[in-house]
Amino acid sequence: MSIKIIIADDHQIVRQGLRTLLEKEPDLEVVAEAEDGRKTVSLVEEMHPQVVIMDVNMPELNGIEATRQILTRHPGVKVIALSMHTDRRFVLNMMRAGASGYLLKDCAFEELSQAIRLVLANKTYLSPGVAEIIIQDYVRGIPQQASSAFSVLTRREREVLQLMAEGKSTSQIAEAIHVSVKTVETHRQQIMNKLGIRSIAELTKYAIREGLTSLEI
Amino acid sequence: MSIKIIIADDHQIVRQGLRTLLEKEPDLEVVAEAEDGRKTVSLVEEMHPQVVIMDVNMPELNGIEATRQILTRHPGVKVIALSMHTDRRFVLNMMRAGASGYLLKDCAFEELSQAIRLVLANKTYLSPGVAEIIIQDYVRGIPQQASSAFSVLTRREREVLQLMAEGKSTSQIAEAIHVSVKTVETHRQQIMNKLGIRSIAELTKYAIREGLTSLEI
DNA sequence: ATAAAAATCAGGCTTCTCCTGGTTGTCTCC
DNA sequence: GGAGACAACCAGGAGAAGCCTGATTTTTAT
Repeated sequence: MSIKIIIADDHQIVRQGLRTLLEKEPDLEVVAEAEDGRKTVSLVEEMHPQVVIMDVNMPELNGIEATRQILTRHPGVKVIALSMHTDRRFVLNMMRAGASGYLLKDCAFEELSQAIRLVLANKTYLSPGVAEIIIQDYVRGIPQQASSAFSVLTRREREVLQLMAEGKSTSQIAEAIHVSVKTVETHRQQIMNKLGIRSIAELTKYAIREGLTSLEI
Repeated sequence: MSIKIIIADDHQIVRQGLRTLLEKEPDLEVVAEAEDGRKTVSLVEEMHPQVVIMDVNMPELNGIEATRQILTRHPGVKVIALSMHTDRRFVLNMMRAGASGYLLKDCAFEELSQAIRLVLANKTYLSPGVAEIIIQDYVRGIPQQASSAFSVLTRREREVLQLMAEGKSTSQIAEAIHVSVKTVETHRQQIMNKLGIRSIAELTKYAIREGLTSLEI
């Protein structure tokens, strides 16, 4: 039986390219594609893949949060992060979220293929550049508790923060996560209280620094 | 004879994916790949392709500058921009540099394939989202010159934008620059209209990119 | 089992936003 | 030197969004 894979990336042409590459390997099967984190989570529920290739930066729900949610419910699924950045924050948070591998988009396809085999054998695969970062941090004795959004804010709060930082209005957020406007308002207040921030502009900057959103509009 | 294509993108796996997709079409041939703008320019000299698929954001020499250089020497080459962003500045500058098409990475491969045929017939292809932007700017009468904050916005507007991006409320801004709240509101609307932006979060990101504010809170 | 934390929502008041409109001063261009 | 364009300023008013308080249910942790 072939290995079932879901591809999550916000760019369709990248997904198509990856799919074509993956399907050249006879034992790999791409069973679904997702363009954002939320979609990825629900597709995992539905399709039960063994592996998820996950872009780190996605709209709606980022790859880190999506990974966390997927692994809470399906601890057996192997998530391989595929990212443009070697930003230590992304790497750290992604691995904390339970990813089995972290590859840079600037890698050869052969590396991805190899990574899939490795994670299925319960090993961890890191791109060379990424491994370096982790080792550097380790030898430098950098305190491994980035006391950030990921420790202060709850899951839901991070979700709401991301959507806010993407420019969504309260009602749009309410619609996106299927709760009432009032709930979103409460979350926002809670976030602002916890962070001691009082404006959307500063929240946005915070979210950018924490990697919850990017500078792109 | 097949159509000779060069792929320029700084991520190897994206290049490989594109190549695989393109080579499924019997009349297309990828003769080279480049990981930055400088390499792309020299590869065009060497390989004489008909088409260059060009990522906009690349290290060393960005896609815009590379396009300009290629077309100065080889006006017949068709450059198709492939970008993650719908940022109007990129679109505008890329088209000014002489690109024959502008596609979003979030497009289907079929779109790229179609775009290649079109540009070879001396037509221009724009992704729907991109075309919208240009039309929006046009109907709004936005001055069609490199729309950076320093040419589009007035001095007062930049001032207000900066204060907004620093987290100030409308009334705080009014107080700071000694005008009425109503005036600040008008400025804000004017800014949003000019930039085609509809939320404080996105305004903040814009201001950061333009250097009007920093990421620090 | 029990307490704490997270997630959900509502009422009612305040504030902000959005749209349309207007005035004044300055500049350029012919 | 007058017309037109633009910048900077301001207002009214409807509707949307925000803020504060308080409350219930679900989940998690001990």
